[in-house]
Amino acid sequence: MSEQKTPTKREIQAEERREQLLQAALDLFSKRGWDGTSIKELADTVGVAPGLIYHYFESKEDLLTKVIERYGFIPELRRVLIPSSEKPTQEVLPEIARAFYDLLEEKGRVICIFVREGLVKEELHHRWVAMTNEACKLLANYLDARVEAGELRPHNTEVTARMILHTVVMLHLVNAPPDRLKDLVEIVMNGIAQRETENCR
Amino acid sequence: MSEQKTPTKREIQAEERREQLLQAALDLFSKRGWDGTSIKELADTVGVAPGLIYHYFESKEDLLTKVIERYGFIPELRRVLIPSSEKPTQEVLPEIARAFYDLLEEKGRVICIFVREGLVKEELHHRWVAMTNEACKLLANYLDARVEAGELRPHNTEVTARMILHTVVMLHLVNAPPDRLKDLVEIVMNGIAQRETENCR
Amino acid sequence: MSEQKTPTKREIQAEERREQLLQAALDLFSKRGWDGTSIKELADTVGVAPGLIYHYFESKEDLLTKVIERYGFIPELRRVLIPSSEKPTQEVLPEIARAFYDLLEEKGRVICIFVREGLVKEELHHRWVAMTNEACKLLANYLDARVEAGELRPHNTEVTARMILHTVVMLHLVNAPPDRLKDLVEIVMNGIAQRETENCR
Amino acid sequence: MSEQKTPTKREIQAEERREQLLQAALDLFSKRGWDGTSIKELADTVGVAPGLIYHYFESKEDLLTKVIERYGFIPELRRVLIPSSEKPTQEVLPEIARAFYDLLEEKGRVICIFVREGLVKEELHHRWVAMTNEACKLLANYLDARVEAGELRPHNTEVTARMILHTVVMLHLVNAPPDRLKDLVEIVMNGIAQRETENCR
DNA sequence: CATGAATGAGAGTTCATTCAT
DNA sequence: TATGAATGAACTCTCATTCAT
Repeated sequence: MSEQKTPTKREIQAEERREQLLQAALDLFSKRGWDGTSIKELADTVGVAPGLIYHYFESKEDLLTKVIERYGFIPELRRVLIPSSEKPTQEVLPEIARAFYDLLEEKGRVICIFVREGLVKEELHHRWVAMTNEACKLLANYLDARVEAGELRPHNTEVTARMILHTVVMLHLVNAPPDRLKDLVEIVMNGIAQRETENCR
Repeated sequence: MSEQKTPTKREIQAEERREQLLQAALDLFSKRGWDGTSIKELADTVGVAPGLIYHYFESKEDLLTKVIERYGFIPELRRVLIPSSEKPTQEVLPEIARAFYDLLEEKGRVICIFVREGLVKEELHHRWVAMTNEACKLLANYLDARVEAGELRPHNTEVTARMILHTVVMLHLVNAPPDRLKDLVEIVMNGIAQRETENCR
Repeated sequence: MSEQKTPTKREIQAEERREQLLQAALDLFSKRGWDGTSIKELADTVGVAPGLIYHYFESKEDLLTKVIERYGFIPELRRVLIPSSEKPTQEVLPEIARAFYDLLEEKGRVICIFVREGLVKEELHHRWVAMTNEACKLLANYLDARVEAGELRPHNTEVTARMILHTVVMLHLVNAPPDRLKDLVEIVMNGIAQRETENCR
Repeated sequence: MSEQKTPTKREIQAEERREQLLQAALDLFSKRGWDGTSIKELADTVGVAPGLIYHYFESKEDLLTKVIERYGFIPELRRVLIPSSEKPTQEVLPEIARAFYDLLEEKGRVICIFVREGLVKEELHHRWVAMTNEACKLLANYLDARVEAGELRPHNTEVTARMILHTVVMLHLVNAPPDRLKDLVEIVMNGIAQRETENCR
């Protein structure tokens, strides 16, 4: 029943075409927006007849959903944001910042689409918020572990998580070079206040 | 020529109508997006004929520009982000965070439009980046002054500025309640690392 | 408030255009059917742009409804089928048959549309059945009056009404010449059985 | 050549498939109309690929023709409408009315299609008219025989035939229950006029 | 015999925009 | 200033039909 049927050559080709369409849609949607992209434009890009798109997707709306699902990155997000709880923050945070930055780089186009359409479509907005929340929660969990381990002082770790992740996102959106990341981590770790540590000397 | 003529009644009415149209456009554009809003919809909302809109604005594109200009908030941004350089950070930063958060609250609709269309229209994107850069620069300037005053330790103030502002933006986009703001400031000030200060005792 | 505003010239022209569109739609729908008629075809017939049709009607479906309403003929039906109850059948029935036949002639096109689309659209089917029922009822009422007056023998007048009206309809659908109508009336009146009346002489 | 080859298993299967397609087409065409039914819909209903339909039928148009031919009912019509000329009208007419009514019941779907498409396609219209004419002629022939036999008085038998058949058709279209049929026959036989027969007593 | 990917024409509909009134 | 009839291009989507597999 549930045995993995070897797909026929035709099925493979069909799958390739679907992939091709999703890829082109990802490209165009991120460049011109979803409303700004016409089915004909997409068809021309791929080099097929407009009608064919409706063989693979129910509607333009459906295509948007499928693009977001196909190029979503929740698994990657989890991989990046679940570090070993034992590793010290000094080592982990720069890695996370960088890995997250790179993930944004790679997933920039879906994110564009996600943000843009999320501003207008209720359901996508919900998904977007849910995703950011999960991301923050994951990082906060790690930070909590480090607090427990005595490396970090007790504090509102969720805000810290947001601070790190959101800043990385914004740095990325603004095309800031990734070398700022280590400053970011350093500031988060040590704060910006002049320490009265000197005084004790 | 440029003398301030007392506007005639007709001119006043015209100005009111323009205002009315801009207001409705702001509303609709932020709710449904620019492409998602039709001229007829706008006309119906205001209760005028579609043709009339073209007496006040050159095109739908022009209308978008005018909305962004009319409801832009660079002056408010400056007011909020240029505190007295002498006031201590402890006092100023919470105020800034809160004022900035409230500004976003008030200007939420233009920002939606700005972000959404900025993702697709080159020119708006530039304006958006320029604005965020200026905002960060302003805050960084204040921080620099406090470093000079010895209140803050020397560090990459621009990153700090981004961290604060971006996080506030994101907290707002995610509808997080404003009570997180004071945690934010506290963390930025003191960092999250466990201090070895104790040791000097 | 409810005073009859003299319509402006523009309003008159608009009304003429609407009429023109309905007329053309009646023509085309009856000739090619509703699905068989394209909006472009209709527009070309009238000599306007396709888009204009949607200025006057909500959709192609709406246009169908409006055509049927505009060219419906329930009032005429009533006029034709409510004869003076005092007049004798011999005089009235031929008149009715003829007037009804002529009405069909004049309203042939709506009827075509009505029948055709009624076979496929629930709601139109209901309206059609209701109309035929009313027509039969009206004629049956008259016949009842004549039974009461002693001119006709007691019988199922509703069946007689149906017999007359339906036969006229069918004769018309089949393009039978109207001279058959008097035979029809004669048969209904006297039946076809050989009378044994002669015998009593 | 024309010898009756025992059909191979494949041929039998093919025939079954053709039958299956015709059956489904009959169903769908009568429910949604010919234009309202898509090849894909038909294919889905039967559970085959759209392309297969073109192995069995030349085109959608051809399919319509084949449906009408396959489910036509001229033979049944003849069987029903050619009673023994010797049998008396009193016995035969009720039988005919009922048998004809039942035939309509059974053949309702083809008739729907026939009527609907006949209103729009010249050729089908001709066939429809021809069929009704033949039916009327057949019944008229029987009536003529009964006139000759002295059971019926001389009259325009063709009109009587139309009257009976058309009324039955219409009763059927309007979903009137079949108990009206005997009233119909009775009226046709005896007329509705008050007889002066009494007088001769 | 059977599939379903692919086509391309054309469907209904929307919409920014113009312009006579 | 204001109207809304009119345009025409572009849009999404459907569908009969073909054909390589």
